[in-house]
Amino acid sequence: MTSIKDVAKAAGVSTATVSRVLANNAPIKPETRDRVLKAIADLNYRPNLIARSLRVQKSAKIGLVVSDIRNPFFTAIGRAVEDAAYEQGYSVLMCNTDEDPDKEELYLNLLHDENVAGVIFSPTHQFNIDAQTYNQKMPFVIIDRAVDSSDVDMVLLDNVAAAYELTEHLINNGYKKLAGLFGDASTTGQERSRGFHKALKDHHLTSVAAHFIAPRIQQGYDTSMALLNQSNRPDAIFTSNSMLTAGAYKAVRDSKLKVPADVAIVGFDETTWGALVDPPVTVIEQPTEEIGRTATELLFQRIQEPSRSPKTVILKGSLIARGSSLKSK
Amino acid sequence: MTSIKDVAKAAGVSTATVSRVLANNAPIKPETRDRVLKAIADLNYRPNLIARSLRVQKSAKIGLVVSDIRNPFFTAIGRAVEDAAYEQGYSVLMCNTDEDPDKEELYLNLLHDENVAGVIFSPTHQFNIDAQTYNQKMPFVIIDRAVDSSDVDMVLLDNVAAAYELTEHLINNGYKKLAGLFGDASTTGQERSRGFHKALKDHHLTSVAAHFIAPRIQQGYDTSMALLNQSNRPDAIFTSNSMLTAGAYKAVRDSKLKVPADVAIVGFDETTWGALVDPPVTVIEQPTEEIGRTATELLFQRIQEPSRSPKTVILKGSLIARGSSLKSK
DNA sequence: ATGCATTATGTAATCGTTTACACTATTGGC
DNA sequence: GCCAATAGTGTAAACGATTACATAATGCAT
Repeated sequence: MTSIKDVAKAAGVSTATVSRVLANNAPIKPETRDRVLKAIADLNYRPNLIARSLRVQKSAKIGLVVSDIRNPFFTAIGRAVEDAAYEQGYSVLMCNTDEDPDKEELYLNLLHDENVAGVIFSPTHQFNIDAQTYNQKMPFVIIDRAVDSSDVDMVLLDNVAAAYELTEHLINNGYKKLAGLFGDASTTGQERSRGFHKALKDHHLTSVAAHFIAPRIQQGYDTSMALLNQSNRPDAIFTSNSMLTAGAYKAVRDSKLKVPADVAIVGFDETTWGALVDPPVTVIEQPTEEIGRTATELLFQRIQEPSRSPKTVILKGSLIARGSSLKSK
Repeated sequence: MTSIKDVAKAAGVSTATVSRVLANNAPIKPETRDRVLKAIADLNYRPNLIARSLRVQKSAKIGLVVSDIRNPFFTAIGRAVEDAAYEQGYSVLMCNTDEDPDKEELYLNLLHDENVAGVIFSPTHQFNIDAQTYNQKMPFVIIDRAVDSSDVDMVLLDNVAAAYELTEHLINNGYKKLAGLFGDASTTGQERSRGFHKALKDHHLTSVAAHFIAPRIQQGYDTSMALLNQSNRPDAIFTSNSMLTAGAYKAVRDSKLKVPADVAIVGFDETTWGALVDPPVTVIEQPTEEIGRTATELLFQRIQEPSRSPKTVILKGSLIARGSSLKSK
């Protein structure tokens, strides 16, 4: 492995000089610079990032910690973060927590040990943020799920408003017996539940049912099945994430009921399949690109100015009304 | 930041001794070990991985380089690799190439510079493997896409056989005018095309059309649309990946044609939506869990024994026959 | 010419580990 | 009881960069 020493020798200079032309932060005689550059090219030298990181105690990497990489929402975020980071010359380490606090802690520690410049993550429900101590260790920004602290940068969706809009859309389309399925793994489920109930209340309705369950297709299916078989069958199912939407959709199909005539289905997040099924499903689309990009920018800001006062950015979802909730059709 | 020196001081031993109890690879007097362990706990010390990595010239990380993290196939692989690596105490760096050779090279270099123990990746079409020199730099195993070299570990699907089976399934169900849509970004498309044509030939048929296109939903849609509007309309569309499947499905829907009565659709990879649409789509499911796991194991084997002769593992896909290809229904 | 700022470069310490080597103390075989 | 092996520990040299400090050479104003 060729090191800075080899380059220095080949160019007839000291390692300090080589380092300086690399960093480009000190005056160098053009003639010397050329010799060094030539040596670098000749030897096909690339600086050892590990050594650099050890010395300067940081690196051009950021961490991204999410609960499930298979959730299209998070992969979309991942892409956005990666693209934004790439533009700044940073690379991204993606980690899966599986909603497991142990894994979460492990990866956070790992990232810290890797000297990442910062981390973007969506915490599990149990995550106990001690922003004070945490921010000292490394800068970070929270996405998707709120934490109970104002001392940290966050990028969130206005979940209450989005859920309100989605619920009102159902009501405006003539649905009256709404059931809600909410993820129990994060604060988003709770907030969306709030918006759901608020809209009902404002329209003088009450929900037929509201369940907090694990955000998995199977759970969505099972719960929906139970709902559809009960005496007071809902005429619309509101789901708080795409896993539950898929489960609910499947349940309605298997019950030989018609969407949207017998029961409407609405949910969150635009997916490949949402527009493909018949009828396509009405959703609140989250601005994933913007969320990822904003989070990355916020992180870079904090890296540069660690004491900057924390910001919370709240973005709006947009309703995509489709066949699954249009009774008249 | 507390270092090994602090621990050594606190325990009244040398740094070498601390390092030895950490590595657990040398005889230590139990009493000393306890003192060190206590000091570690008291100081809440965690070894600096960067420094370790610099010293031993490797790390407990592996790289995973894929073309698009949003493709469900790759995310599934990602999860499998991560789980397998996690069991061995390794963590995974995921990288996106976007089918861009420049990005590919950049990330491969980055991973190399990060002292990863090895990398698992699916190369772009243009990737020029010089296995000799490459393997020297770091161990790696190829997945999904074959490269033209026998000097490297690979985990592949038997694409020809899978495509053959899928095609024959169409033929057996009475379809005669088959069109094929193949991804142009990798060798898989070509191999699946071979299986497709071989099956046709064996049954004395010829394809209505066969196109190599970019593996994106939009491309699949556009090409399918053209196909469906031509005079000699196919009665079945064979797609070589899930992006194309989605595009084709949408095109048929928008053409007001019926699946599978007017035209059948088959493809590769099990997705959330494949079973959800009506009719659900017939696919070859790839054993993603096994692919990821096998690749990881192969990689660990090579890390341990770099000179071991390369292995190619070929796995079988399994046909999931569903409504999209059952004419009689 | 003199002094001072600035340019251009080298020397060596440093980041936090691991590990080759050296050394002493203990053990077991005879 | 002696010797060789082994247990148990410390010293110091790496790993490959960055950078504070020192030094030499140059430019410029006086």
